[in-house]
Amino acid sequence: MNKFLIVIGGPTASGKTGVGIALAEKYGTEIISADSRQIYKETTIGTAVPSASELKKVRHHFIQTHSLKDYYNASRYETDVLEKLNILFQQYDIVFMVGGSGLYISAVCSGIDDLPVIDQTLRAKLTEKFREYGIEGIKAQLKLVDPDSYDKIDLNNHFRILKALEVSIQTGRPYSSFLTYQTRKRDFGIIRLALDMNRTELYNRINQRVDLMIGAGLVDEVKSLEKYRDKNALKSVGYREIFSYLDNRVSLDEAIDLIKRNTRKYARKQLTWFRKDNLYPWFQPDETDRMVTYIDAQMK
RNA sequence: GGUGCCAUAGCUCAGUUGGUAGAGCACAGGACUGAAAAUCCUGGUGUCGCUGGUUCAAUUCCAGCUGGCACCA
Repeated sequence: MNKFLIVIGGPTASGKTGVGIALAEKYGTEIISADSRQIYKETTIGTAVPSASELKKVRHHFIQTHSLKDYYNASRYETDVLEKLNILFQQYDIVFMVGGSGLYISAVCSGIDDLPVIDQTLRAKLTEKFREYGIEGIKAQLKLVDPDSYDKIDLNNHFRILKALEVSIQTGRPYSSFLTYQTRKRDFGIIRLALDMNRTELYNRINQRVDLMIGAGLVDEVKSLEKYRDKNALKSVGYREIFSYLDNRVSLDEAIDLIKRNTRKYARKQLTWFRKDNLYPWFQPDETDRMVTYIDAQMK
């Protein structure tokens, strides 16, 4: 194997962007962003996309390439990235993938089973049923259409139940029958590493970054997106809290504190994701020399 | 200066008719194959202000002290 995808993961605000650019410059290659929110065109400030000067240093892919008006998910990301890698590997032996969206990274590295595209009106109907009858109502229906999923799925989690229901109902086949859990073989090597730092420092960086976002005009950005507020892309940290402020549900200061708090929670959740996967060795963001040593050793 | 009230987890507070205490948030850990910055689960981290007294036993009752708040001077 002579082609390598080098994955740089880690929590938000841990310095992935800077490290990715430094390493991509060193190896003379390009970066695939693995960020489920920076992929959207319409959002900039709240998603902390790399700056124009950063983007000029190294070519990035999947940054602000899709509209939040269009439905997107991890499976489409897998397909799109593999296609892009095919092209990039004609020119480069090494390509970097940098980002904090664990499921998206996993879809590219290990694959994700194929599922039919779901009719959005069916999803809306099932969501309505959940609102009306609560979790018990959709649980009962799942038990009928897909008992295997009923036994396996976290039955407190309505998203999981709704997913299984919509697939089962639309196809007439149980959701569980689509899942093989087989790791897909890739024709390139994968080298993973993750960034972390002292927790207090990480939280300070998060707090500072939120203040910078507010200073950069996050409130105006959110205001301008009012008409899309029901889209998935805007159910993100930073957007939902500002909408709540614009609705007069909280003060601006409260909204800012909430964004900081929810970003901290998000960072912890990301750490959990990368930790469970023992394939990620951990690095401080300033240890680029050690990362290079590790990458070179892995490629041999 | 006097009187009254308050002092319990990082914060806001509840509670124990005397048997060393529990909620929310914060914080920490985890799950997660198509909404994933989503969604869901788990965990109480404590010199109950200090010093004495009463009691088999005090965070709880009593006294004093310290700090805070309110009112009266």
